[in-house]
Amino acid sequence: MNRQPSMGDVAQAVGVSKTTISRYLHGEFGYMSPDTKSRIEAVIKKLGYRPNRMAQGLKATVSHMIGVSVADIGNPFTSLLLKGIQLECRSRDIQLLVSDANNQPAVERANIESLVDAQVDGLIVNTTGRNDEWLGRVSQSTESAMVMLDRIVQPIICDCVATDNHGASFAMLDHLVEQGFDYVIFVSCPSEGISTRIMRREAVEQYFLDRAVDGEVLVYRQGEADLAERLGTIIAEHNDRRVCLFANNDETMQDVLEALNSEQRRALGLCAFANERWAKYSGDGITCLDQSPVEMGRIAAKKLIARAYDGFQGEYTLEEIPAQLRVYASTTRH
Amino acid sequence: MNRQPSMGDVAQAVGVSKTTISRYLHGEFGYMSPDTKSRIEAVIKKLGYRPNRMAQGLKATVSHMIGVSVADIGNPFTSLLLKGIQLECRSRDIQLLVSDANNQPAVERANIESLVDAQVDGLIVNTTGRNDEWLGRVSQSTESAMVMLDRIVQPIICDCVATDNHGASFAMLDHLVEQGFDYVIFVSCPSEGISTRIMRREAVEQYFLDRAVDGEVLVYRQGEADLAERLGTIIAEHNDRRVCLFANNDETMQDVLEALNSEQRRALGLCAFANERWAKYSGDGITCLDQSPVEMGRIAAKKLIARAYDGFQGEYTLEEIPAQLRVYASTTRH
DNA sequence: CTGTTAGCGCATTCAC
DNA sequence: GTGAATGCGCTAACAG
Repeated sequence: MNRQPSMGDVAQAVGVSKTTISRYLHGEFGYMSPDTKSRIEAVIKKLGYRPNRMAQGLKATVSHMIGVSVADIGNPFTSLLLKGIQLECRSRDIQLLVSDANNQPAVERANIESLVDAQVDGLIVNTTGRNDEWLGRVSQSTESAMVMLDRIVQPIICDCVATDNHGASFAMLDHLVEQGFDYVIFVSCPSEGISTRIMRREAVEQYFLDRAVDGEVLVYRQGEADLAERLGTIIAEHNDRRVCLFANNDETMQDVLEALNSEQRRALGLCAFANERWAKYSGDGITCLDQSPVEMGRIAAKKLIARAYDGFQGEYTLEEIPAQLRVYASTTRH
Repeated sequence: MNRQPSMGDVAQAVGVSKTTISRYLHGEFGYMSPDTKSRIEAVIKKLGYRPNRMAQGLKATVSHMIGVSVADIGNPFTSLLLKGIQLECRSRDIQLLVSDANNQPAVERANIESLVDAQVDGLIVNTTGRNDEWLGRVSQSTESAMVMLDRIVQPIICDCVATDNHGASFAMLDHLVEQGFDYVIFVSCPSEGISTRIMRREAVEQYFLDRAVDGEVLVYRQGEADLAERLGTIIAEHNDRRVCLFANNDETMQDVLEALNSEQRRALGLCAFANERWAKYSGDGITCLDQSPVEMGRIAAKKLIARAYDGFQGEYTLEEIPAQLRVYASTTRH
């Protein structure tokens, strides 16, 4: 059993005590003989010694790890959130312990407990939904700070970072009105406690009430094949109007495209909360609300780091990041 | 400072020794009095005690964490690799320490060192490229096992999982020939030591030599705006032929679409290594080679777990996963 | 059925 | 300038 060299091994090889090695590692060579210093240096290189972070953490009660729990790591949007988190954490030499809940609340709970067990210094949570009270308890009981990302719970129980879903939805609807659409069908999967879906839907419904745009909300389940039929019915009912479909996200937009025949695709307006990089080339270009997941991830990480490592103690805040309206042919060619 | 309860706290509260608690936690109540057992159970619940994994790891020299280093976590393909890894690891209660190299070899090296310092039990590496010898040294020196994922180094220095790039490229070219294309332009960014790019390019060039299909390889740099011009020139030179563009990946396909005007898009054949979910809806549907990133991630994780936790010692293998040819209008409507 | 002891690798007093 | 001693939270002999 040829284990990694430990601090004791180095100490023995140099002929000093572990304390001296420890001091060397922490740059405290103010009072160290240059000779010892260089000898230590040589031995460390020779043995390829590297301090054991678990042992360090056990003493220091900081692990230099933060836990990230995401609802679905396979989602491209989520991966960009991670990108942002990672960018911020690398500069602080913080490791990421990442868990995927696979969209299951029970898995999310198990994952977060497991992250806490691993002694993470803080938690970034992109929740599956349907765990609000449980998350509330966690954020209270745990020493470590917590930040909710993209999907939040209200009232606020910790720092939150999300898209300005209300503002973005209104911006899109304003655009559709301007383009002369007079019937908007907002298409979404069931909310299932997911804040983004809830807030977008609420915004759209409020817009329908407040202003002179008619429309409705169409809720469907993924995998059930009735979307085409239901869309067809609604479209037929409004064939005297200029109809636009507004999808809650990229995935739903794809489901909508799948459900429409090519004639319908061309005849109707189409738009969505979606990644521009994708929407731009889809069909002849689909108008979209492009969010800033990388930036959101960065901000979330910054907030967490401030509390977990820099002793920040201020009030919890909700930061709403604007989305960018990107207009393409799908809402302008009619 | 109101820290989490430790095993000692529990032991004290129950009035037994830490050993007994430890035994309880490991399910060794074969010889434990039912009374003690139930008292321990109660106290643990009351105190909300959870074992500290760092301390466990320090003793056991297993951390129940594996390190994952990816070239670019923001890439949707990469996120699906992670999905697969995660699926496999959750069932074994293994945590993932994820690092993003942001496509920089130097960052990759730093990340992997950091992962090793954190005492991961194994390493899954999706390399940035240009780190081959360094990775070779790591996989030798480190106790922990290593698996290369999607991007590999040859000759094999550890278990590897990758797409069957050669077979997939040939399948696509066969399809193009069948469709009557007689000039194929393979478009790719510079290889930069990345095995997927190298192997796909080699396969295409070999196909050009072996069979009766003419074509060329076009290497461009992202961000440089000359792609449109260079493509234009080549296309003009071959306007008497049926030309198809074959992009190395999704990103390159997008760059190609950006570089072409709508007339060119319609006139030329288009295809790529790309996610079907995306390609299908792009333009009128782009023919693609759909890989199986989730499955690849699973296999990589399985291989790693076998070595890191189950004592498997067999020879290193390279597992090549087939890609699926998905045909859409972009190669059939001409 | 249960406790004592020792030690994992490191950081931190306090001595010298 | 340096070292010995102690303990972080837990596991694993070895005793009873």
